[in-house]
Amino acid sequence: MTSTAPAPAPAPDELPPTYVAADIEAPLYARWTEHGVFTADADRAVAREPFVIVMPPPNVTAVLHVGHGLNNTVQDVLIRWRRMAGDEALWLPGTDHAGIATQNVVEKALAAEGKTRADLGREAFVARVAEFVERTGGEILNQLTAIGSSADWTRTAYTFSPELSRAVREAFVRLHEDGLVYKGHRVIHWCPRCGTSLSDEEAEFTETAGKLYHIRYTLADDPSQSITVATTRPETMLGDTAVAVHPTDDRYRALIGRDVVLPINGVRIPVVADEYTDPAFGSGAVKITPAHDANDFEVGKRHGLPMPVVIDAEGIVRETEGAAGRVPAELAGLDRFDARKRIVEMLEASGALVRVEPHQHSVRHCYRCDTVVEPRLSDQWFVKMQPLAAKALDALRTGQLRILPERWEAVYVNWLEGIRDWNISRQIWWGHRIPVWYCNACDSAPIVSREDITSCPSCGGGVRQDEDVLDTWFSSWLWPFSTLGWPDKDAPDLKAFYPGDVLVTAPEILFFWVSRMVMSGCWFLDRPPFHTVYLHGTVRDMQHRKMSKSLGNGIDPLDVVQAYGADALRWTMVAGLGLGVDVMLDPSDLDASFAPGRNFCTKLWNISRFLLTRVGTDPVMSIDALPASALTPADAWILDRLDAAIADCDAALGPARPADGRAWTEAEHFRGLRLSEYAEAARRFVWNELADWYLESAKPRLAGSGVDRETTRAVLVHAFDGALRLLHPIVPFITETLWQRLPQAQPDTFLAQAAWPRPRGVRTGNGAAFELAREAVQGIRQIRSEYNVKPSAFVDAIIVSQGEAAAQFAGGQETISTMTRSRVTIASTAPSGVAAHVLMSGGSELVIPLADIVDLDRERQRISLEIESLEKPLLALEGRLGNEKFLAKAPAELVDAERAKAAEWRGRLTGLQDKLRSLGA
RNA sequence: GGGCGAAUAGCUCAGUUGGUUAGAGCGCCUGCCUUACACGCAGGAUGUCGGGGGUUCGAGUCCCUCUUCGCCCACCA
Repeated sequence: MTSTAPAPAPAPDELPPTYVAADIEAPLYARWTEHGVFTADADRAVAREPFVIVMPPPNVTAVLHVGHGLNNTVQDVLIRWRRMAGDEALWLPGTDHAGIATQNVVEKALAAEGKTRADLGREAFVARVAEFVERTGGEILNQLTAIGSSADWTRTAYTFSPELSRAVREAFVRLHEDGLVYKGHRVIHWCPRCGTSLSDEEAEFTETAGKLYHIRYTLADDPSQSITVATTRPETMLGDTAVAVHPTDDRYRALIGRDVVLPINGVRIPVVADEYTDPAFGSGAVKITPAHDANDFEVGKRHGLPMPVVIDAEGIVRETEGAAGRVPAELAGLDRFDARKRIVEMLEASGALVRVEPHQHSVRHCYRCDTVVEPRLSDQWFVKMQPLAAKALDALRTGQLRILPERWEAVYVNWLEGIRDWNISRQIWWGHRIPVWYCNACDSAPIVSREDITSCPSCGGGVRQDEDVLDTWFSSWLWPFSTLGWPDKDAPDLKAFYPGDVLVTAPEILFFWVSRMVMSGCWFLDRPPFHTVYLHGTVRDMQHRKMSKSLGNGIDPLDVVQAYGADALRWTMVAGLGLGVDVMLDPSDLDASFAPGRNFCTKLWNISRFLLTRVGTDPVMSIDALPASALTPADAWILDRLDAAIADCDAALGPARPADGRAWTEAEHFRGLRLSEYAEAARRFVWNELADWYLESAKPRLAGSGVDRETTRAVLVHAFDGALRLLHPIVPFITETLWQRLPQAQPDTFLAQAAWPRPRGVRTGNGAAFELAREAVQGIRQIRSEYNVKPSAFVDAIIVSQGEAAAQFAGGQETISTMTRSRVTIASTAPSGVAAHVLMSGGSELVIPLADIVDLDRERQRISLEIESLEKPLLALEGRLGNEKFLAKAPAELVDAERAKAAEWRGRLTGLQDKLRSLGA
């Protein structure tokens, strides 16, 4: 199409030439929140499907790091996607009071003032922590807004708020009523630095190069005989109350029942037979310290052994409970590791130390302060987990719950099947006080109560509350419903938004938190709190090390936001995010990691600038109102591509929930949440299809006038609008900004609330014809480039084609010309003379006479190379087609397709060979 | 000790149930400041899909085995 009409005056360019993220992001976020764009409505969730994500609550003491960035970007992508898709989307944010972690932070601050928590006393200390949290606790949530997190801040929750504390107490009391909470006397993990017991999960293994000490214990009644035990912790020998050997071990059978004397403290202890002993390990005899080793405790119980405690709560060796006469004066008061050294010296001096060998083993450390955990006998409250775990396992088995990536399901099952009771007592001050009271006057059982009590219900005497607080995770595991108003069954949020949909987190807290939330949800509300657990990877540096403060290899997301924009940060997170795959970032080269995202945003910005100048802001026709006859192949093509992009994005992201609303089917189970595929599909559409091809081909049409110009405007705006919608969940700031500049934009109408695009599903016009034009363009460009034709020079290009294809090329003639700076003609036979040749699909040929430029040798070489690269696969293909077994066994459609392909290739090869001969090879 | 995962272009990774001449981004090479964009455009090079064996008409994809790396679990005295 040509036009002699003057180009309309371009609309004023309203966008600055350069995209500066910092200029638009913060003000835009403020507008979103002012208009309540992120606020969910329980009433609306009746007519619309609710879609709920609860944010893994960061510790109140945390500052935003790149791991939070990843975690929250993923959640935000999903929640924005569903919000646009028409769901009543609730992303519920909040923080965790983080008992031990927060107490540690405040204790450190106190230490700087030369004080301890004991100096303040319990009440003042708790007040001090509360004040600290009040002052700094919201910081991380504020930081989340900088990366665009569209959480519902009107519902921000806190695990230690009065509301959530009520839920905690209800859960404790109810589990007690159900017989699942009990007080146990046993060896637990103890952190001497934090001064509290820990759960199994909180005592993390660290591989350690230790030593195995072999120590000789002589028989009490015959000093010439002895038995050698092996231990990695010689200091615990002060608390030994037996030596155990295997009942079938002939070496020691005669010693069973006799006494040996402990070196150093001279205490007599028996040799007992117990199957716990592994005859193959060490000497086959094991010292038994029931108060300082969980296994020894079991042995001690079986044999009715005393259980003296020789290491106190601070990790100091001392005669504690039942240990009179066991700790010599010169050892008393020593730190456990100093005591170890000293004891080894003493053993060596007395000749009791047989030998020391290096020993690789795992030692448990406190997950909060990394201190070596001391097993210690004490009274603690426990939750009996097996009945809870059974329900959680059931949720997975019935498909009410799925975990992505799939492999974690096995880990989840394995952990739940071997679950052990959960120690929920913590001997710290910052946390939910255990709702148990003891009577000072009578012997009544501990009183477990929803309400605080001041007197004993049985005798009216005074009461005292249990000193301990609950494990932080005992409040976190209620998060998916305590935040919605539970235990009030009629709370509107609980009714509207439970159960939720997706939980997004890192695998590290699968046991700490995720499994326990499933258990609590199943137990208290009979439904798992979400149907999908999405476990994303870890952010690492280029050496694949976790980013951490101590390694100094971290990246501050706020630095990235400032330098590249929140959208760039998000783009990098999402585009690089294969399912469950770690994200590698280079802290020493932020550009390498984040420039691609910024560049992508700039690309969108510039497309928009093009639109503003060439399309303007005048209203465009609805895409459905355009007469089919007005659509050119390019229009049809880009509309088809948009449909395909939408379908690709949907397929990568969804399904959002099980089709039947309750349980995943086999076919659905591991589908969806492929964020990187979604990002790539959307990127490819807007950049490689819309900008590179449609927009370029549209330039001459936009310079024209009339129906064709209007059609082009409508299609271009529609396609870009679709692209912005598809991209919004990933790069919300730039897309929202640009979307509001599109023709027909309404004030205070937000892309964040606009509809997710749907495929039109109809094919109008001949998109395939544009594919032919693209092929011709690529062919001409290739020749131009290979022959170093000056960009400014025009070339002639003859498309040799017949029939239908010739007509299609004719339709694209002008497009091909303008996109390649060439004069395109269509001919039915190839012209003679020196020329470069490109064979196109369907037997058409591109001939570019370049009398002055074409170098015959070079052209021969080019064609030879192409022949070469075609011959091998063609031979393989024809071999396959000549194989009877292939023909017999392969699906018929495949065989047909392969035949057609072989014919096409063979034709092309023949053509190339002819061409080569005609060039005199 | 048990279990799981990964190994594909120089780097980071895609590659769905086995079936296009194995792809993307970054990087690299060549040519371009073509009035939306040099944070860009056009063209180009690059792979024994970790080694070996097997199943199959057909294997990057399934099975076995070896090597290297990573993760999880465990009552490693």
